Amino acid sequence: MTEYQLPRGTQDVLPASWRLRARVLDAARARFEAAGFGRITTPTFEHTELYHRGVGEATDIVSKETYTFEDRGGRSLTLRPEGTAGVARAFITHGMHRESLPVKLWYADSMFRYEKPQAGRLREHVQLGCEVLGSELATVDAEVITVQAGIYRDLGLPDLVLHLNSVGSGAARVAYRDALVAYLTPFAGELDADSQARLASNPLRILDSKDARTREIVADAPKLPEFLTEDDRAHFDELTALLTIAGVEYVVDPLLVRGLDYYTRTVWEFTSSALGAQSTVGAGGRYDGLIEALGGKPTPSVGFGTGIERIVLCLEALEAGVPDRTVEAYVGTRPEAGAEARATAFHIATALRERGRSVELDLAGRSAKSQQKQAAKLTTVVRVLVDDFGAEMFLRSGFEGIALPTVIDAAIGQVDAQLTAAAATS
RNA sequence: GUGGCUGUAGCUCAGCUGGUUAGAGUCCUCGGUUGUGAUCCGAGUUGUCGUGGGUUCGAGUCCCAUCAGCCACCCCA
Repeated sequence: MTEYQLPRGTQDVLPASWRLRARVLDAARARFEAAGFGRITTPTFEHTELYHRGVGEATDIVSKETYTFEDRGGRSLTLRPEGTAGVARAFITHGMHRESLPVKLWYADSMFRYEKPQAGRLREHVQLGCEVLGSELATVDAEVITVQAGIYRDLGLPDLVLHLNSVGSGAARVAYRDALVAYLTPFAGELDADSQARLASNPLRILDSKDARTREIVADAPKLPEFLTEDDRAHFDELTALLTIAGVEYVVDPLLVRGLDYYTRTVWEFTSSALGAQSTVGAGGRYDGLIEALGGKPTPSVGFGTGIERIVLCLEALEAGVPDRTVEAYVGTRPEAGAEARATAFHIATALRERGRSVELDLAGRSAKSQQKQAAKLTTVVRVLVDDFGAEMFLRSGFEGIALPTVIDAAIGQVDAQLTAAAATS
């Protein structure tokens, strides 16, 4: 019967799943607002060139995972594969370098990558993240990481580990890259196939290869930290000291390199053991050269992105069997009762909602017993049952129905008062 | 992109070596028991066995293709 399947790697987000998503978005918004970030939305697609220049031709994301198409006007456009390039472009487009720097922006939008799907890896996924543009202070790195850690902490994500490293600024990276290539070239034949290819295109990525022999070789390779300049090192040391002040635990991982070309100095990654191979929950880094590379003024910046679906996966692992939705009151009608009783029930339900109560009204014409079951499932505080002779209110703990006043406003008031009393004791 | 596993009612799954009208639990609906609900008992609805070909007298069960999901790699959020 499935005439139409979902396109590969896409999903419908149903109400049960939205409960957790909404919680993630709320936590993020609260943390970003507390830190003075403003929200930004950039287009879902940009000129293809932006991503080639911004993210990097050699990266997998751009070279083999983009959704690129030509529109009816012959322009080459690409669905957003990551968040930073678009925000950087907007920064330039709107001349934000004239504002008081740094500019602090956050977003929550769909990203599109043509990948082979797996749990926690979709072709369209929603990423929330932020960018701070226009300051090279380590304080900014620390603030951004602390906000990210705070979101996870508020959500109660278990067993997250923050991996932290510095890949150095431009000159240091070039020097290290040359040293690494010089060291690895004699071993070229022993490296795994992917790493051999990267020797020319992106040698730093060889550092985090999972191939056993490659790892052995890498173990004796020149170490990136030894190539950092004094300034790089001081920047990193300041960052780690600030994280300690904020109470954010981290692990320095000298082999951590990120897949996007634009990173300089600080790079990091939060991983969770609840996620299998797609263990990265969120990651970020500093990109001091990006804005300039895109034609703006030199603007040192930092940001991170984190996948909502992966966070939700972690949360689901945490809480199974929690009810989909709950409501304070359930208002039903005895099925044999007439239209007048239904009108009374409707009146009570809508009036309670006006008072800010969450109320479910029987819309299915169920039996009285079934309505009680429904009410129990929704974990209501009170259940109201209306028939032609009046309305009764049932408390969760009591056996006996409490007759409500026949004057409807009084009945509503009594239910409302009961809900207030219940809220006070819980 | 590479390698592997899987695809049967809304959900979780059983269907042995191919053989008459395709099953269980759960969920949902109705009824009974119980001074609400839960529990317990009874009844009922839902499936073109992912899709398309092929082999066969006959296929959910074998073969091929295809689509989708999952696992590892790759990559990444």
